[in-house]
Amino acid sequence: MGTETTFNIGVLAKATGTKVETIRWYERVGLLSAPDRTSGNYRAYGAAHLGRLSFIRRARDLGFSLDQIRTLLDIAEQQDRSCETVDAIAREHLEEVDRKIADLQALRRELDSLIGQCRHGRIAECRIIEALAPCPA
Amino acid sequence: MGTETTFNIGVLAKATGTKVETIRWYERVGLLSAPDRTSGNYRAYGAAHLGRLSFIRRARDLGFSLDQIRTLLDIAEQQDRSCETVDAIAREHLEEVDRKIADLQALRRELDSLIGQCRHGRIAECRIIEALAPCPA
DNA sequence: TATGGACCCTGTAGCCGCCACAGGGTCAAG
DNA sequence: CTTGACCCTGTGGCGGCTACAGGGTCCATA
Repeated sequence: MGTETTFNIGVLAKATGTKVETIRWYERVGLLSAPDRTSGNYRAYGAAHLGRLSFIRRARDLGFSLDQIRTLLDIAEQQDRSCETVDAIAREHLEEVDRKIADLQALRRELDSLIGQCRHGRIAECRIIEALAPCPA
Repeated sequence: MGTETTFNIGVLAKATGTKVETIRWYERVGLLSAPDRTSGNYRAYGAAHLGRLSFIRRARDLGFSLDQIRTLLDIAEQQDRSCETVDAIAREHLEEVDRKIADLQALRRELDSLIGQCRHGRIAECRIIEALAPCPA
């Protein structure tokens, strides 16, 4: 019963919706531990890797940086530690997302008014170009 | 009267709120034309460069990519061309911004509910970690 | 006139989060 | 035994800069 089912990188890639190169890259930057190799030097992954990579991908989808994910994974392994830090990381990230949304909305308003001014004439009198230009030359 | 006032890269940088390295980089990637040089091989900028760089910076602030800006600048020089393309670029960019906002808002909702579940206990029962993990192991 | 410090030059390498090769090796099916 | 799908390592690229290192230039001051 010491034999666990293992699978190749391609299988892991498909199962998690990750590109093969990305998995190898996660390994290089220390997010995913280096798996055992087969006799032919192929990476042999197990269930633990699948779980970990799924975690990583889900967190990436939620916009966490690889650094944040590294921290989350570290913490996740210390089962009896308080989860304050996890909460803090998530809150910090939420604030960042809120800032980004606000920035984009401000930008959106500016863009919108820019476009609203276009009279579809010639460049010489294009309001968009004018608005971008420094001073009414 | 053939003498125009020129200035060094540092002056241009300050005037436009751009880093010196960034200006040199814009030159390398062909956004800003290479200026004349002084006898000591210093870049000597004029009013035209100032205008162009201001345009670039303003467009960057509005989130246009350097490629888009390149196109806008090209078009801006053809004074008697219709400004449809300009309008199209701006609209396309607006749509992209809208998509980004929507994505971030969806993400924000997910994050928020994640955080709302945290009971500040131990990692072993942390809802955030659980939510990120693939299956309730 | 010498010197110090502020500026400028080129070139290269790094950031993030991958993606896309090139140039090989491995493995299983037919 | 060949074909073709997979795997390996290593390198370079994307956007949009930023940050050096290792020099040159310029101008004011002592």
